[in-house]
Amino acid sequence: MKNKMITEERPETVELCEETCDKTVIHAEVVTKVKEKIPSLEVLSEMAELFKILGDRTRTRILYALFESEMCVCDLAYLLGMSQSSISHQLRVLKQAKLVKNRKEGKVVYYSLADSHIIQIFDQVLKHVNEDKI
Amino acid sequence: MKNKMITEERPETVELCEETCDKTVIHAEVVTKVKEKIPSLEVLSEMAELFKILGDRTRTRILYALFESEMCVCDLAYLLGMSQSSISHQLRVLKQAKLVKNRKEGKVVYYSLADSHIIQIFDQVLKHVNEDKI
DNA sequence: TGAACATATGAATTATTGTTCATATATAAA
DNA sequence: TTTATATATGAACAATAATTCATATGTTCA
Repeated sequence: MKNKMITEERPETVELCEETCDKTVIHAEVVTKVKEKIPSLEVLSEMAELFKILGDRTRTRILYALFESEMCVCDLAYLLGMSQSSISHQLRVLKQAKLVKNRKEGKVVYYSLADSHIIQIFDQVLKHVNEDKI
Repeated sequence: MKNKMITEERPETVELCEETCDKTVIHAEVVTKVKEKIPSLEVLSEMAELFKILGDRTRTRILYALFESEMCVCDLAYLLGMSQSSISHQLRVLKQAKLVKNRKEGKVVYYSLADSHIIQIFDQVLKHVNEDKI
């Protein structure tokens, strides 16, 4: 990204607004170019929504566990040292986000990953986290 | 609230706990195996922490914008249609997470991605989001 | 049928977080 | 110097969200 800021362009503050915007814009060209390139607000919102789902320790642990094996609620609660209720609540969130699916066998409900593709994201992030350590 | 261990009455229910655990475990082997394979709680917490940073629409938008070009606070505020204050606050969060860096030129502070590698994670998630649409 | 149990869920509680508002700081220009 | 501007930041507020508690649902088995 060889984006050199040309200082000669800086002094003139440019107003870009069409309607009732009162914000100062210093680099109109940059703003215009970036606006064209970035994903839509809707897409970015969905992305953030997915990140938010993954941004909870309990859910992250559940997903990693389910990547290793299908598990029932009870086992998950034991594995993570948490109450059955809290695990159930989080599984509900994960299911609504279509990240896990479940099947019922008698009293027991087994959960598994709905899409193991999510683990690729995890591993990418794991790599990023590990890079920071160096 | 009932946390009884019914080990004697239910042969298939296995007690794994060494100390003060009162949870029922149905599949001890699975739990043991998974426990060995998943990343440590510490690592998983760091991962969740990073996801949490990314799990906000404003921050996601900022990062995508900065991937396209270095930008100053004012331009970002204009681009995203948000107050300078809120952008500054979020840039602070992103900087503390080492996701962006900045440089000062006169009154203007330019922000850019600290590690463009983060975009790989974004694109992976973007793919996931788009898959859901089909 | 009724007791035991795995799971789900609504309500309450507590903690966290994003934005706004007001103001502080720093730099440049007049 | 004074004024204008770009950014940073603390406090307050509103909105979310994670966990616990109590209880409901549905299934198995005696």
